[in-house]
Amino acid sequence: MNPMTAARTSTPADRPQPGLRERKKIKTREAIRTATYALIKEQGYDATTIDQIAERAEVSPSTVFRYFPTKEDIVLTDEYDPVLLEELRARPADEPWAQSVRYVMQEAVRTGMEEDPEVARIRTHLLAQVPAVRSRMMESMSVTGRMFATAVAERTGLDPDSLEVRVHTMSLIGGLMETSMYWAEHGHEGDFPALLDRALDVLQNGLTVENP
Amino acid sequence: MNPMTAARTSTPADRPQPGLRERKKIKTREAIRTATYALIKEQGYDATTIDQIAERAEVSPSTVFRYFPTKEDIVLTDEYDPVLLEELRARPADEPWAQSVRYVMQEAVRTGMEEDPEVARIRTHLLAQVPAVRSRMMESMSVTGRMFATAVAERTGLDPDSLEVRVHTMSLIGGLMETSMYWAEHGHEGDFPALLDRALDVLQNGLTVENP
DNA sequence: CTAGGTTTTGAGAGCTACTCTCATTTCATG
DNA sequence: CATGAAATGAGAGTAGCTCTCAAAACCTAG
Repeated sequence: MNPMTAARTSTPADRPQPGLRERKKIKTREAIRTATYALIKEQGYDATTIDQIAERAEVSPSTVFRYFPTKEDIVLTDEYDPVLLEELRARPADEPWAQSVRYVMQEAVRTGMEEDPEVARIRTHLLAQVPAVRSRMMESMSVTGRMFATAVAERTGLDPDSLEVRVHTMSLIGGLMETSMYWAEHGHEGDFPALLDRALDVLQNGLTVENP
Repeated sequence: MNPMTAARTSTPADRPQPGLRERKKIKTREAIRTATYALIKEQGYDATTIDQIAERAEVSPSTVFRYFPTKEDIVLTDEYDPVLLEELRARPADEPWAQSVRYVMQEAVRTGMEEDPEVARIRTHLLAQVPAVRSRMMESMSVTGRMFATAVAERTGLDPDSLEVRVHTMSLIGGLMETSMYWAEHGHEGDFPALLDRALDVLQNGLTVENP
């Protein structure tokens, strides 16, 4: 998935080294990302230009665009979706769907934050502050959404392209985004996983009007 | 709101004429929009530049940006939110929230399509095809979402800024967007209001796995 | 109906994200 | 080490968008 907190700096699980060329590419990729995060921390997102990023990462501006299609992508790129999907599939088939989602999301968010809490914070912060980043995230999340749709379909036998499944997954995504923004807007106080739990409750049961 | 089908070409209900100056501004605004729709129809969205729009609308490029902050906004600008909010508030206080939403959305979509089905189609088409437009729409929809949050809060006594309310409204928005895209992707076949109904069912009751 | 102040407009310079092309460098392989 | 393939850099070009400033269009008194 793309849970906004999940850090994607390290490569999940790579075979040894497939040659100098490949290793260099990975290094460059990371150099660009690192440079970007540093500059953003110093000057903010908008004030940071591609040229600056290129300079600090010691590559040419062209190269930056060769590695990332847009500036926003440098901050949000995602190599985790397949992992998530696998985990979703690995859940027991008789577990209620909602619970599987809850488990997997929690897991993703948690490991993401453990790996690099700093990045998780910068990222959610950008999500809340920079519209362009938010938009891009939304796009990438909807790709994730389609993936969820596949999983939901497998489990329930519904058509992944049906309106129902699509609306369901998309509303899930929307709720997730909002949860991240909420967290960021409140200065990253409190436990993100706990917020996620509350959000998933709302998504499952609707707003509880009649309360305590 | 911003229901993607709602046409916003005509002014909802304007007091007479407040002077030549104001009337000209309205004309210019419409000229720009008309020019834009025409050009998009001829050449597609990306191929249409601001300069072309300016030329056809017989204004300078600067003026185009004075009227619309971004190119996407020319296609999606929205003057309906306040109306929607009013209608929401006008619903009987004892009507279940979900039903109020359903009614108001249906109404908005329906009148939008009656006013100008052509624009409704172009708009949903762009929504499905052009990422930038989709993003911008999402942004504007989340403003609408906040408005919904206010209404929900008034009705239920919940805090409009609470995570719960925010997640609820945002998931609604997400579902709506997906419905519009679905409609567009399927060549605008079928009744949009009917799709909306199905979507709202999912949002209220979740996915119905155990079926007929 | 004209003078003076306010808005709106146009012209144009400038910035930046992003694309494309082509020559050069860097790695891989036999 | 030679040959081919891939990655890089340099640079030109496009388009969206911002800003500034002077000219034009409108409004309002007198």
